[in-house]
Amino acid sequence: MMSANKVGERMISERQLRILEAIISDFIDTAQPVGSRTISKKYPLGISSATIRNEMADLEELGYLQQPHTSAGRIPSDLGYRLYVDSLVNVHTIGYEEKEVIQSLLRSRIIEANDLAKQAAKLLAEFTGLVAIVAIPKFNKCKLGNLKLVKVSDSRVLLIMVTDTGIVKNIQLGISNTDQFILDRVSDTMLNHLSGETIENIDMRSILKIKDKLLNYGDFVDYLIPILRDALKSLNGTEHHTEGLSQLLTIQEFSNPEKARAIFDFLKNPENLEKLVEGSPVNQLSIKIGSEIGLDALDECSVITSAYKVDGKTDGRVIVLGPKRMDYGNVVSIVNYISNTLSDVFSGITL
Amino acid sequence: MMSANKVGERMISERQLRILEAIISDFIDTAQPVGSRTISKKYPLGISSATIRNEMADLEELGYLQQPHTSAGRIPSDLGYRLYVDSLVNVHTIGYEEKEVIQSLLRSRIIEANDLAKQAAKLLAEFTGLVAIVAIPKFNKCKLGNLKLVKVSDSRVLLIMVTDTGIVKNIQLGISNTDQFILDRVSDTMLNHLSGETIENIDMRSILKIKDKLLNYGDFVDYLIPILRDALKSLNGTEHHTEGLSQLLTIQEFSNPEKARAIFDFLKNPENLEKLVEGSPVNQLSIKIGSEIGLDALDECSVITSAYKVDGKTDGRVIVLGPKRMDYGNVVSIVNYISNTLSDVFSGITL
DNA sequence: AATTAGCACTCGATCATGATGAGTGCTAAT
DNA sequence: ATTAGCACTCATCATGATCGAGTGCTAATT
Repeated sequence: MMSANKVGERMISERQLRILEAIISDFIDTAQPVGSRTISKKYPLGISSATIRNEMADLEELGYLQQPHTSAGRIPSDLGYRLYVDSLVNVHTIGYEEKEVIQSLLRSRIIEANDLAKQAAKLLAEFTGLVAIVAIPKFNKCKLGNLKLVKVSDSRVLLIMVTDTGIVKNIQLGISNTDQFILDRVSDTMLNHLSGETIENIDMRSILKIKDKLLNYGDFVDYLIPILRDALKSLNGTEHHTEGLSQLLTIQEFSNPEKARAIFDFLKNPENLEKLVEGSPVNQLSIKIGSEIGLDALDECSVITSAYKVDGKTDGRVIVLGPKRMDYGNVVSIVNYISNTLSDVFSGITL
Repeated sequence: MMSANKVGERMISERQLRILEAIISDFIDTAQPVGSRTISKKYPLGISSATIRNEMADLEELGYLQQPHTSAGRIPSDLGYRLYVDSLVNVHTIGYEEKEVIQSLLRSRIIEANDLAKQAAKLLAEFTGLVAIVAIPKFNKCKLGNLKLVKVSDSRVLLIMVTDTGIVKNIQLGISNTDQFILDRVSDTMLNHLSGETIENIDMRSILKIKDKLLNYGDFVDYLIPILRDALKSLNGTEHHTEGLSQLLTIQEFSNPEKARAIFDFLKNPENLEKLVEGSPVNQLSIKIGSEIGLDALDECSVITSAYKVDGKTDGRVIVLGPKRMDYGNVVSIVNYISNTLSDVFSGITL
């Protein structure tokens, strides 16, 4: 809670702030427009409903509140939520039990990058009751740690790449009539020369160098190179894991099937998820409210994002999406904790 | 369309059959209880609404129709749908364009088993407008074609197995302090002895035999064996790909958020999907209607399943779930076509 | 004997009506 | 500056009237 002078934009009194806080808290609980009488009775501000009415009128004029219709109570505007989030919300501390659960599930040994992201998304969805999305670090920006070519069928070869942080990626290549012995020789040589290289930096130049070392298999390498180039290009997409969608249906704001479906369809499209990620800052936690998101489909939502880092560099994203009327303090603490844990796990920090 | 005598259970006239057909067709279109006048006007049966009323009363007595309330039209009962599906539906032939799209998307070279299943589910969902689930063949029952151990980090090794039909599976094993050279030796030896073996048949006996061949690395093999056994056990689950969930929300029957959510949550649980698969016959196409499914959560649904085969043996499943009021003829033709295409693709038949 | 026209009847859906009450804004008293 | 008081607004809800789609039954028709 802060004093009035800290609020920059417009003059707003301490008392108005308290009233705004009470209204938003109440609205988050009840989803009903909040009236002056409710505030004066439920919250010990020591002022009458009439005074509150006057202040509410002012708050509406300043743009922090809205009135659905003449004789209804007030609901927060996006600007009101913004003020609430910036100055009024106090971030919870996440409970010990929750920490335990998160640690044990995200630090399980046999976990793969995709499984890890999925698990993290599940935890987020469970603890927030909202939609959670976890984007994996771009594989592209990791360093190559290991590499194998494995024959799958007469016409297909599997390229397996492992980053130095232990993320695995498979790509199938259409290559016919080869045998595992040659594949082993080629992949060993490639690994010797490319190990430690950032994957997006593996270009034709470095691949061509390898060709010199593999004179015996020159033909095969000629054949492999264009296929490999295409395959590497395909890696610049980010993978997303979404969980908790069905929980939206229980939330008043989205109980209308059309609205729910609009959001479902929006989130199903990876390009849209990319937009969500792009719009969020790399460093700190970000909260966007309604129109601030800048996407029509999410006008009724708030989005909380956080970036997590792998070895201080490559980053993935953690996203929680819900109604504007969400428990920001709680969600922020969970997003923070899971985001930090992911940073640690992906960076190989074993606690 | 069949003659009256072919209908077993109870005496039902040819005319009653036609009326039933008309009622169900109309109900499938409109989702509204169908009245006698509607039938006599829309369908050229050459009989008056009064006669139809009498027949409808009989059909209700026989259990094929239901009346939501006294002065409403009739809707089909599960038994009515059953009769409709068994004797009245004529299966469409799938169009040339659709075939082209399906073939081109499912026969793309660079596709992996999971991607293939996902793609198939997407196609099903798109062409039916309903929920589609594709279960991958149990990896367990395929034959081993290739095998590699790849070092991922200091504490983890990736076990890659490829079936003779080209399905790939990764498992991460927690194994510390080893190097790629040893892993290569061990995996080569394992492959030599296990190639062609059905994966679920790889038991301790066959693994122990390998140990004899790897005396130099005895300690490592001792360490590996229990880990490997656990890993192989984890393979007997089936993986499912679900698509088209959000489309449910546009269907009248599921526009109630609670009903929709119940189905969403049901389908999210892999065990429940397993139940759906288990309950369906191995050979032909199966249609289950409402209570026939035997699962409370799906009382308002119909489920169409088909098994597809890999090399005539191992099988996956194709499932479409929608309201009882679905276009059976259309859905059946699509399920059949995609199921057959999957059989071919997984069996390596290249057309 | 089967079909159908006709009619009374049922009952959900729709709509206008009025009462209720939560909530407001304004004014005047404190 | 605060607040009590009051007229006013408007969503919500219950009521009742009306409408019409649909039925079942009976009697007339083929």
